[in-house]
Amino acid sequence: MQDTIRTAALDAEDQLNRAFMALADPVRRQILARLALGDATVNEIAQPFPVTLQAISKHLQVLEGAGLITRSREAQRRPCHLNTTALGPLAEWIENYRLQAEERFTRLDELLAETADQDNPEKEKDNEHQHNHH
Amino acid sequence: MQDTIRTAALDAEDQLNRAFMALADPVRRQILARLALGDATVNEIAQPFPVTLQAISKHLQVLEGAGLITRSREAQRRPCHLNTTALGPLAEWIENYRLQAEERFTRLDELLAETADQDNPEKEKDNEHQHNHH
DNA sequence: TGGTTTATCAACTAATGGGTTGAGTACTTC
DNA sequence: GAAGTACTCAACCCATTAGTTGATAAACCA
Repeated sequence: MQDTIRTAALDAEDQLNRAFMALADPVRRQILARLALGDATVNEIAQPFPVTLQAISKHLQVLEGAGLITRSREAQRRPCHLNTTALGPLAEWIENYRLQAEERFTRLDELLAETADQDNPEKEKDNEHQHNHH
Repeated sequence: MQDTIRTAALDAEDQLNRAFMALADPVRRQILARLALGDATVNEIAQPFPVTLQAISKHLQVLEGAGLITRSREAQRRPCHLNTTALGPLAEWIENYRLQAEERFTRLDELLAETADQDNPEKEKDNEHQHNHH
């Protein structure tokens, strides 16, 4: 039970690791850019790059392992398809931190407003303050 | 001139590389989680981790190189501060792909709706390149 | 001054990542 | 079956990375 939870959590962590790692390589980001225009085979993907087909094949395995692409069969060809849903957790993670920072500001706002209310109740909230805390 | 443009573009690419790479490590993500609660010194950051202070120091250098944190001086201490603005380009990059995928769908929808109105007898030509969607 | 705290630098090791070449698999076509 | 096409697997090379220990710098305290 807790094992499943723990392993699930670890798997989620691992997926984040793999996805961020996969995106850290410019070649792989270019591959995703290509796939954003439509599905493509390994040869089609490899064509513009100055590296061997095998290198691209490895990159595709990394992207697949990160869940960023899926691959099907079509005779000898292995068409690759961009899986944008895998970007969800990444966007979520990033936005979480951006919002967390926002929350810290708003919480500070609330605190300031609250202490201000004690002196000055029924005052309308005007936000848009600059906060400098170091 | 063009050199500056080109190098600027390369620098932006490089910043994406570094930021994604920095986030690919769970220790560094935990460090950011800690800093989201407030600024902290190197010792404070290192305390919960089962690695040496030097290892954490290196991680902080990586995070600083990626622009994800900033560091000031305070006597002997080097308080670290989370820089959430550096997450902007990452979120932008990711959302770009998510929106691009959305656009493809809506554009496809429009195309289908358009061709559905006018009966289009033209058959799909067999060109060697991409024509894959599901 | 000498000693303590805080953090970094330097050198090394072990593991990983991106790249290569060469052989092997799977499917199609002749 | 033989040959061609599309890709993957396996072994290796080289650069980088995460970690270590040990020494050093820099600011404070006594």
